[in-house]
Order: sequence, then structure tokens, then C-alpha cells
Amino acid sequence: MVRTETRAAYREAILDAATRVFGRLGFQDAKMADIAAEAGVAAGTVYNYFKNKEEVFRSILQRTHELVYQRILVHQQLEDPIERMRASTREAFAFLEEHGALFLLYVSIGGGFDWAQKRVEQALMVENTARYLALSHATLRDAAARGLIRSDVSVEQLAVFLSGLTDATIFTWVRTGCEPGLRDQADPLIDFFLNGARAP
Amino acid sequence: MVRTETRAAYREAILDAATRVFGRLGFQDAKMADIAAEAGVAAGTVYNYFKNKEEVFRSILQRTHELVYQRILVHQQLEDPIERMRASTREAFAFLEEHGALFLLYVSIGGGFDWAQKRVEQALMVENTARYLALSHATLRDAAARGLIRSDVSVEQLAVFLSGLTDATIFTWVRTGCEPGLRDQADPLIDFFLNGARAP
Amino acid sequence: MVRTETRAAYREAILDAATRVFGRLGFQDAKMADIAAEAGVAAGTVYNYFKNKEEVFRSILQRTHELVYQRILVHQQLEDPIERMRASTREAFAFLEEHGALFLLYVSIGGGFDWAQKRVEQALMVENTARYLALSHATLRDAAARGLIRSDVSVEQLAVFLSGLTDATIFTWVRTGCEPGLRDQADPLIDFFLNGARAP
Amino acid sequence: MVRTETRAAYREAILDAATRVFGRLGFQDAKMADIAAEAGVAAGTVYNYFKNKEEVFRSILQRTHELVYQRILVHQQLEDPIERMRASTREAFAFLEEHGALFLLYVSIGGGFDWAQKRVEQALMVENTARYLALSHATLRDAAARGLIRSDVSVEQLAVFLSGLTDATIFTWVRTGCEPGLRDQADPLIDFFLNGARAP
DNA sequence: AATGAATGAGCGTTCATTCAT
DNA sequence: TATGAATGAACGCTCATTCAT
Repeated sequence: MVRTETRAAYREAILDAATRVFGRLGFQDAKMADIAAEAGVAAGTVYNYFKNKEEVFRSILQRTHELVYQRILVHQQLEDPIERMRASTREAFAFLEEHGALFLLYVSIGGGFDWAQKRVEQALMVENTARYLALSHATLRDAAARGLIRSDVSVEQLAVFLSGLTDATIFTWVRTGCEPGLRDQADPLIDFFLNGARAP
Repeated sequence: MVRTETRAAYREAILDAATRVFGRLGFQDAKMADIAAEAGVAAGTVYNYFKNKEEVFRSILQRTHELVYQRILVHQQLEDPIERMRASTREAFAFLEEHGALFLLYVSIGGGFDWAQKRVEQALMVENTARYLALSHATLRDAAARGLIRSDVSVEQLAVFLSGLTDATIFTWVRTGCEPGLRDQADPLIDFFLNGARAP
Repeated sequence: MVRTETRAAYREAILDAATRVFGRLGFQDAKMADIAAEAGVAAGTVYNYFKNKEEVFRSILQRTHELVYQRILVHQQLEDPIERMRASTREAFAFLEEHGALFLLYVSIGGGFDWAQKRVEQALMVENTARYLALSHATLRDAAARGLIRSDVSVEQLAVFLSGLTDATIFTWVRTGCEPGLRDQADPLIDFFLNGARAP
Repeated sequence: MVRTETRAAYREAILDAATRVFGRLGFQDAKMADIAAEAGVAAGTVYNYFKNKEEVFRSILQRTHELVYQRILVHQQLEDPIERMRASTREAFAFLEEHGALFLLYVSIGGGFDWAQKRVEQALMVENTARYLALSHATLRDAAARGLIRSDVSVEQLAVFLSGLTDATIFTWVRTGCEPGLRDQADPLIDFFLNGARAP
């Protein structure tokens, strides 16, 4: 039992360290030696827990997605779909404020990573993104059924827009230095999503 | 004069080649040898025109931004700010449809590239982004002044939302395989920007 | 006593496992982990019995040589030196048929192993080879004394030829897939050794 | 042209250096850095001429085999098959005396090299060995047809014996320090091959 | 100015060996 | 004494960049 706990602790420590290092340097510039040093273990030790650098990265991604997903999932029981949207967005923003570096990591997959052959990662991304989208679709469908949002635009299209607004807000937050207060932007975001820019 | 033209032609040829290669492989996986081969020149020749790999990348970015900016600039003379938005978005989408690979390149900067020290690129990105934003801000300010859009949300905030909608649309387009028709999504996008998701 | 027996049993089990693994992969490609796994013990355990990988190898060699030597020794009491040769060769071939892998191991020392500094192994080889040669020399000397073989060629030279014929036969046997029947080639070999290729 | 010559010269220089290093240290212990240093080039340069370490090795082997084969081939026009055997053996021994290190290299393939998966090398070996054997078979068949050697043993079997005698002689020569005089052992060897050890 | 080969620093990964439990 | 995880030195190979021609 102790063994198992120790192993798990090592694994987590390495993932934590890797998250910091990847967040600081990006996938390519992060060296396995950096990660090991940050975790306070020998270089070889990392390989006792992960097959290679890519798997370290993949594991962080998976762990993070799982975490965020679970936290968002909690709010899906809210009756009002609009409230569900607000709560989900707020939760996602809160998570980012707590784990700033993670986002940098998240973003870093968007591009340089595994461009061509190694679409594997992208597949993983897509799969995870799909889970979020499924929640979003369900909520929007519910809202449409209740007449709360327009039905002349598909929920898929609306979900794209909603995620766009969310991502843009996050990007801007990161660009402006991750100042506290991101989570307060959830409600204005949803308001805009609902009402648009047209003067009332 | 001929000299100058020849130099310019070489330069352009290399940038064209590099754009294709970066678009295909991403910054990290693209080798200088690949670029040289694609351009039909020797590896060393690339270094007669660009200091290093990074400068090749930077130059593509700059050239592209300039191109897009000029094409968007043309529409800024439109009287109606809403029309300006529509035209600008349409123009940006049209450009992407014509130069698909460029976007991949653009995206590739989002992440792995220049993560830490090399914030230089990001500065360049920010600068260019700022130019677009300035246009966007001006248009939105104009629209607000004419009472076409709400004034209880800052134009800066609205610009963020607008760019978010645009980016999300582009992302989705790329993810679904760059099928023709992106430019047709400009109007629905602006409509949504103006009206939001609320049932009318 | 039990202790000692247990230790000996462990040692033998590890050597057996190592013989299989070395035979399968060769010295370089065989990992200590492989050997430990094959023996059903932990990696560290191997080091309780052998100083290092090299000593494991050396021990196998020694054990094998001892075994073969003892089996060959039995036949040295035969009166007729020619019969002694036949019996010895037959015995060696029989051993190889029973322990195919061992030969692979034996061969694997011929080359990559211990090339430079590590001449130690070669010394051990030479020493063991010398024991076989001593038997061979004695037999040939006996045969020469009885006028059974020519005396115008030194027994040392004849022993070299005899071992060459033996090795070549073994090599060919290995190259053709270790098919059963090697031991049947002992007599034709000795016949050739005695009579040569000249048409009678 | 100069280019081609220069390239060829580099290639040869690297192969020469590699032959010395492999001969000194064996395949495994020879480092690419050693080879590069011995050749007086940078480590990376070796990779401009050979895909990897294995290919360097393979190339040496091939080059050597070709050389020896050509030298032996010259003597195949001799009328008398026995003379052909003598000349071929003498030629092979002469080559070894001139290129001592090569044999060590040759031997080093016998074992540690490419044990399991990498049977490729062995295939190459077998192929080259086959060429020598073909010559040997032809000569022996010729001798048998003329009634010079016995016909109750297959030429294939006799070729195995002949190569065994040759290899054993070489081995002994190497073991005793590569003293000059190897080529003088060709005739006694053939004599033994023909007459065997039986007292006349 | 173009060429294309030489350069060599740099890094992911392996695995024999050690050591705390 | 067995365990099995931690260790870290070692090395093949890549590729951006330089430079002689």
C-alpha cells in the first residue's frame, strides 16, 4: 500500500513539475532534465513513470481535462440552462485562475506540438473537446427547447460561438498578464452571448 | 536594379517555400533543409537572405499580416460601420480560403514557438494584432456613436468578443477540413455578434 | 546447510536463465532485467550472486566448459587414440545438440565481447581452450607414437586442423538451423581428418 | 569531378578510420566519436556519408569482401584445381597479413553483433560467404571430375572442411599475435586437406 | 552570390548498478 | 536476503549554422 502511494506520489510530483516546466518553456524547449530537476529526481526516474516526453505531456493534458471536466460536470444538474452556462463558464475561469500555468500548456498544444505525423495528441484533444462540446450542446438544446435562445441557428453553431467568446476572453486574460478577476467575466460573457452587441 | 529584383525574387521564393513547409510541418519540425529544397536553392542560400530560421518565420508572419491588413484596410472607407465589419470579416475569411496553409502557420505561433526568451515573436504578434484591433475599435466606436451597438459594454470588450467569434469560426473551419464556404460565414457571424443567442 | 543449498539453487537458476537469455540475444542485447525476469527474481537479486553482468557471463562460460570437459574426459581412458578422438568429438557434438543455446553463447564471445581492456574473458577462454588442446595434443601424440598418424607435421599443427574441422562443422550446423544429427557427423569428420580429400 | 573525388576520399578516410577503431575496440565499444576523431572529422560528418553506425560497419565489411574476392578471383583461371586452391588460400592469407585489423573486424561480426533482430548483417555475411563458397565448390567439383580428390564425400562437405582448416589457421595466427609468415601456411594447409593426418 | 559539405553542441533515452526498505 | 525503484553516466543522432570553394 505504501508502495502504491509512494509511486502515485512520485508520479504526481513529476506531473506537477512537468506542468510548471512545460508552462514556462513550452513543449519543445522543456528538457527532460529540466522536468526531472524541477521534480527533484534523477533524469532516469522520469522514465520509470512515463514512456517518454510525449507521454508526460499527454498525461498532464489528460489529468487536467479530467479535473476541469469533473468540476464542470457538477453544475450540469442546475435546472435553468442559462444558469448552467453561467456556472460552467465561471467554473472554467476559476480553474484557470487557480492553475494559470496550465493554460499556457493547453495553448501550447494548439500549434507546435505534433504537427504532422503525431496527430495522436490532436486526437486526444479532439476527444476531450468533444466531451465539453457535448455538455454545451445539451445545455443549448435544452435552452432552445424552452424558448430561451433562438432556434434559427443550430446549437452546434451556437456552441462554436460560445467557445469562441470563452477562448477569446481567456486569451486576452493571458495576454494582459493573468490578473485576478477572470471569473468575474463569466457573467458579462454569457450576457453578451445572449444579447449580442446590438443596442437595446 | 536587376540585382535588386533578383534578390527580391529569391527572397519571395524562399518565403513562399517556407510558408508551405511551415504550414505542412509546423515550426519545429520544419528543417531549414526542407525549406531550401522546397525553394529549389541550397541550404546556405537561405542564410544569405535571412539571419536564421526564426527570421524566416518572422518574415512570413510580417508579410502575411501586411497583406491581410492592406486588404482589410480597403473596406474601412465604407460609410456604415456594420458594413465595414461585414466586409472586413469577409475579406479575412476570403484570404484564409485562398491561403489555407497560412493559418496553420499562424496558429503554430500560438504555442510551441518562442515560448520563453523568444517573446520577441509574441511582441511582433501583439503589435500586428494591435493594428487589427485598432481598426476594430474604430469601427465599433463609430457604431456605438451612431447608436447601432450598445454602449454599456466597452468597445475593447466587444472587440475581444468579435475576435473570439472570428477565431472560433476559423478554428472550426480548419478542424472540419477547410471545406470551401468559409467566407459565407461572415454575415451569420456578424449577425450573431449583433443579436446574440437570445430568442427574438 | 539449507542456506547454502538455497544459495546454490538461486545461483544455478540465475545462470540457467542467463544462458537462455544470452543465447537468445547475445551479450550486449541481453539486459540484466531480462535475466532477472527469466530467472523469476528481482533485478537486484542477481547482484547478490554476481558482481556484474560480465561475471554472470564468465560464470556461464566456466560452468559450461567444466561440464563439457568432464564429459570429454571420460573418454580419455580409451585405449585406441583414434577411438578417443571419435568419442571426444561425438561427445562434444552431443553436448551441443542437447544445449544448443550454449553454443550461440560461446560464439558470441568470439567477437564483440570484451574486445580491448576486457581481455580478461579471452584469457579465460584461452585457458579453457588450452585444457581441450592439452587433451587433443596428448591423443595426437599417442597416435603419432603408434604410427597411426603422420609425424612430419607437429601435433600442435594437427590439433589446430582438427579443431578447425570441428568448428567448421559446428558453424555449418548452426547456420543450417541446428537440425538433429550433428553427432552423426563426428565419424565422417575424423575420417576426413585422417584421410584427407585426396582420391584414394 | 573534384567534388566527387573529395567525397570519395572522405568516405574512404572514414572507412579506414572506422576499420582501425572497430578492429581496436569491437563494434559495441567503438563510439562514433572515436571513429570521427580517428578520421579527423567532426562527429556529424560521419553521418553525411553513412546513415548510422551499423552502415559504417556494413560498408567496411562489403568493401573488404569485395577486395578479397577480386584478389582471389584472379587465380580462378589457373588450369589445375589444386593450384587454384593453393593460390586462393595464399592470396587470402596474404591479404590478412597486409590488413591485420580487418580480421578482427571480421571476427567481431561472428558474435555480439546484431544478434537477434538485426539478422540483416548476417544475411550480408551469408551472401558474401556464398560467393566464396561458390568458387570453392567449383574448384572442388573440377578436382573431383579429374579424379584428383575423392568423390565419396560431397564437394559441399569438403568445402566446409576446407574453410574450417583455413579459419582455424587464421584464428591461431591471430591468437599468437599475427606474426609474419601466415601466407607460408597455405601450402601445408592444402597438403593436409588433401592427405589428412594418416601416416603415409 | 550560390553552393553544399563540415561542424559540433545538444538532448532524449537506455540500462547497469546501487540502495533504502 | 530479496526487492524493485532511483540513479546518472553515456552515446547515437539531428540539424541549425558556418565557411571554403
